[in-house]
Amino acid sequence: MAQVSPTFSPLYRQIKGLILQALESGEWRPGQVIPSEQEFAARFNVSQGTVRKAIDEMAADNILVRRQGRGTYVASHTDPRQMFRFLRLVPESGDLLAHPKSVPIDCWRARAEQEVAHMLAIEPGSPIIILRRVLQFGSKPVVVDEIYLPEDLYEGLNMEMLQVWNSSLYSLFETRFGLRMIRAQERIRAVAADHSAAELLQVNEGTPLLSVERVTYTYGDKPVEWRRGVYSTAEHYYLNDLT
Amino acid sequence: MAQVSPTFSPLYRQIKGLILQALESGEWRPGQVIPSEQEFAARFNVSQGTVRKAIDEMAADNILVRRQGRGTYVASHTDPRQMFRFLRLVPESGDLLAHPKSVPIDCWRARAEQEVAHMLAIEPGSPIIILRRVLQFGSKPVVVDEIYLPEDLYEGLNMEMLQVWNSSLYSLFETRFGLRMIRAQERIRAVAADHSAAELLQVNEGTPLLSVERVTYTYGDKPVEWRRGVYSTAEHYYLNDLT
DNA sequence: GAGTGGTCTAGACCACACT
DNA sequence: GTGTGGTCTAGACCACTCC
Repeated sequence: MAQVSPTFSPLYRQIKGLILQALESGEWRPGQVIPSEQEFAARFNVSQGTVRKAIDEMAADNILVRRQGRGTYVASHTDPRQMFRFLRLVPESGDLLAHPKSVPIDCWRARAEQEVAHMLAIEPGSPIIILRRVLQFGSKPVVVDEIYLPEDLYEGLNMEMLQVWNSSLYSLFETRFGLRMIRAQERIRAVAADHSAAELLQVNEGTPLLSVERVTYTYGDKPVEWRRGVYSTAEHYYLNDLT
Repeated sequence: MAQVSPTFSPLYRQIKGLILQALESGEWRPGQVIPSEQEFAARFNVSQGTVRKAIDEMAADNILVRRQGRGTYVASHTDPRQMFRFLRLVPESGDLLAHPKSVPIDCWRARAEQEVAHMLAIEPGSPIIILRRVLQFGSKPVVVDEIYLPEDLYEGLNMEMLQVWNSSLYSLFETRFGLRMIRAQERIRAVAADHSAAELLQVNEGTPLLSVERVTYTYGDKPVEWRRGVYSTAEHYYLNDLT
């Protein structure tokens, strides 16, 4: 009996779905090896080539990382190369190696306003955590972020935790709360620096800044973070490859 | 005798190179079908699977477009869905269908300054064409672009041509000069509207705007266009997917 | 029905990493 | 050496488009 058109999904996509489920359920942690293609082929009763195609897609999605001769790994924001994977800001000087440093400012509990709730796909009034921080390149403050998190996913997050952690936020979220950020979407506008942003970024009030709003998604396109950053573009620019 | 490591390139990549060469030489024009996988396999004396992998990569690169049951086509900026492929600006109203309209302002010959020459990888002082235009969504001016083109690639480009053409610039460049834009890179900053931009965009002088500089590349990563646009983000935003 | 791309299989061999 | 992913092949069948 043939599959009907609207429901049809090739075998390798079904395999992809099964592996995604296993990832979601935490069968392997970020940074760990997953079973070999042969093992999956045996487990799911398909050929190695079919498993390969499923894994190929997940590697293209940055969910898995292939390493020839070693195996296939669960992508992790703990990996130095992945740490600022979503940050597109680059210094004019071209120093691509210079990693920024995250400096927390404050962190408090609140209830979701209309807009935040909409972006996070939660009910207005739901408990959230709001977190402000500055990103520094060297000693220069370049970004001020205000970050909105649904509280139930980040229970126990507080200033001490942020101050102790001297790496990227996403690596903290992954390590401490088991959250794996898969993709994100940014909306960029130009705005004038308000008093607070001007002070933190050490620029004049009214200076044009990039406003970057980002929704970050985990498995199943579930939003788990919304943030709004203002970027100073005096000595840095936002770099985007179009393909 | 085995290939030495630094020179090694898998067969499917060599095939990709050969097909790219053929594309570059104009063996098939944009929008046309290319030979079937079987035909390529015979032509290059490899299996169909190897050709498939080469074409898969080119489809991922947006150089070719696969259409099941019909064949594989050379991607074209004449295709309505590809016309504003590199434009990331979206109306707040969410009307994703509303295609913008390009209105030429002026167009003149000049010699390349240092920066333009560097971006276009040509000698400073080389002849270039400079072109200004406004992009309108509905009747609203939203983008002012200043576009720098190496003259030898765009011989005969003039205002009349631009005024007659009521479609995207890239479709004009493709149709009239045989140029196929493959990829682009944008550098985005926030700037204050100067007198000229303010007037054209109908905003106050000093209004924060997005400054978007774009280098566009054809086959072989050869730059063939540099442009700088200022975007009004009062009713539109720049949308970027991070993966 | 003929031709195209899309999926799936099975098996061989290569390149690489660890031990 | 053993095991992993990476490449290449050959053949079968499916899904879609067009005649």
